Amino acid sequence: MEQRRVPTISDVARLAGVSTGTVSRVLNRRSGVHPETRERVLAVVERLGYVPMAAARELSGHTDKVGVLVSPRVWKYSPYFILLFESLSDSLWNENFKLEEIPLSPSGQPMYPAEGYIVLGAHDHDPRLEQMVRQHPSTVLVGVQPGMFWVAPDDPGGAYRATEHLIKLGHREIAHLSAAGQVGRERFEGYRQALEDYRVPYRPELVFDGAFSTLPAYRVVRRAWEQGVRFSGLFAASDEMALGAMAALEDLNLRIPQDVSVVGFDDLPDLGRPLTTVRQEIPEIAHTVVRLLKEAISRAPPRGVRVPVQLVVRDTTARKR
Amino acid sequence: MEQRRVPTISDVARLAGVSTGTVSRVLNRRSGVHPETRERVLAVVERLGYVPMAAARELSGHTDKVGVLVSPRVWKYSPYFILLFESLSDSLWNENFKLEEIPLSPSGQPMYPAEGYIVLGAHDHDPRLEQMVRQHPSTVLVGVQPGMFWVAPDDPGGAYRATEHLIKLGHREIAHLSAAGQVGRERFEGYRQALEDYRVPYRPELVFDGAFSTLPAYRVVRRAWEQGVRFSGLFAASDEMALGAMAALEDLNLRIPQDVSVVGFDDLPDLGRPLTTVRQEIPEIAHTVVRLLKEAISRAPPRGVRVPVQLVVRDTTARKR
DNA sequence: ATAAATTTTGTAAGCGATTACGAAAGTGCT
DNA sequence: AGCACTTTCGTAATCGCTTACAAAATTTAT
Repeated sequence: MEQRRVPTISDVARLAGVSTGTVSRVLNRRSGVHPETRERVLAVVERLGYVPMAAARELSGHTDKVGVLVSPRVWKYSPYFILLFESLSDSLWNENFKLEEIPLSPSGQPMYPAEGYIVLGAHDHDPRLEQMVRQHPSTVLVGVQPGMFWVAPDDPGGAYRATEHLIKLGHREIAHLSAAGQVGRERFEGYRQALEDYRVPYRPELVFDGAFSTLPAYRVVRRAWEQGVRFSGLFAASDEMALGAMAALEDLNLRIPQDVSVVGFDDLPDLGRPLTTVRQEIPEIAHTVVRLLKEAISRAPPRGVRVPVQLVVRDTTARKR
Repeated sequence: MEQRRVPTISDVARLAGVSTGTVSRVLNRRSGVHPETRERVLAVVERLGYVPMAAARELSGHTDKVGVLVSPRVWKYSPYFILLFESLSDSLWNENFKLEEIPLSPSGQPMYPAEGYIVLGAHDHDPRLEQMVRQHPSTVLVGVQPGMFWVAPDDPGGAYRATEHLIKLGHREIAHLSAAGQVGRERFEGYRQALEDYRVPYRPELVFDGAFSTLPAYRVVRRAWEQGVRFSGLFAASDEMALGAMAALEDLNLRIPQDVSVVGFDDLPDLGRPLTTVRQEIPEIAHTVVRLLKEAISRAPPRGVRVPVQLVVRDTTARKR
């Protein structure tokens, strides 16, 4: 079981009839290479399946690494997180970067250095963040954070459109499963705004805390209904909460969407049911993060970007009867 | 904000008045270094806070990397997985290895090379596993897998002791929350065996499928109880299912442990309630994995190790009334 | 056609570690 | 004291890649 030797830059150079310097220049997209030789080199690279060895590049002063810092541990449990992580990994790979999760030292510093950093889950004010960003300017946050590079989905807009969709279907009693934290707040705001714009009275007793997870959502919805709280539409601030709510409604012998229409948020895959929801383009978010990261690395002034979301109507919403 | 220069091996050598070769030998625990100079070198290393640069080591033929391969994605959502991952990371760090998750190519091969591999979540028969292990002999599995290096908690034993505990408290109707898969089966077997040894009749209608997660556990327990199924003790094959079950019992106005005693499995932290459970020593599992990994790297014959677990009695179990 | 300017390419010196090889120093024996 | 070992250590080649610099090839100007 011989480990087939991995091709090196010299192999490419020899095969293409050029020097290693030239190959390197081609690979690093530097100018001053004749287009024709560039083609020739790229052809050989392709044929050999040559991939530059990361360690060697790093040794000569080029880090490939982009570090992900994950703030509250609990975030890691969520499918959304995992999807985003993988999407980031892909996008970075295309830019010749490698993504790696970097643990934080007790002082809140990344344990080892990287070319740039991406911070996930640091919504709301984390005191260590400021310091972090001062010391590592090439940092991009996922979540709104003025004064820094940040990327966030259009949470208020998405929530607005979800609620609007229910209103336009004739619903007036629209419950909302919310949760603590910045994301929860922003989605709540969108819900609230839509009600206001369409002159649907806002009723605080229709807003429940589902803690962004299935079981709490199930319990709070079921208990409310059992206590006589009624609604014909429900907008959950996450697909997982929508799942919990739907299970509760089902156990109460209510049909979806005939008795209650349900809208989620995120559009997670493999939910086991065609849920009307607000779709986050995770790959686009990832792509945007990478774009900003490159800006950050080149020391451009910080800016934030909202990534649009879109309503996907599927089988869990219907006109009110 | 000047990036302070990181000390290199030459710095250490110069300060200690020896050559780089000697420093390297000291660091790699090779023989043939005078104990006195060893001390001197180590002192300088300590003083400078010198850490060998991974890229340079790798370039000269030494990978630091140990790859984690995660089989079914869904595993990643679980707190248990995350705890184990972090624990592995720590243990490896102490042995000068770095842990990295390695994606699998479509053919089931790790995307980049590492010194050794740890496979998580590949219980039951995955056809790609065999090939993987044939090609990469320095692989350790978490989960029982004869013919390879593997490490697994003593699932049957733990389940046995959990059930035994309930029996000794006088319970005779002991429900069990189980789940599909090898781990679920082994824990079920322990439950079954304890019943048999203590001459408690086994009643299939007391065994529920909780899919290793809270909401399904909640629903199945609640529904069973509502349909008249009765039990005074419940052994859940995971803490998360125990949590779901407890929520259900609570919503049914049953008190724990007065009306029903509940035992979990895993002993996850931050459960919000002092649960009687079977404790898995995750750090010990991690440590064992690393030990076997080193054996595997040195081409020792494969073997498997069961890591003992222990029953932790807390507030959710009581003598039957 | 020749010189000058410009574009393209090759050469070789690092980057920070490991390690084979051989030199130096220390030991024990006659 | 001289010789043969053994232990300890320094030297320098090596890993794969980048890049400053110089050399060669090509184009432009005169």
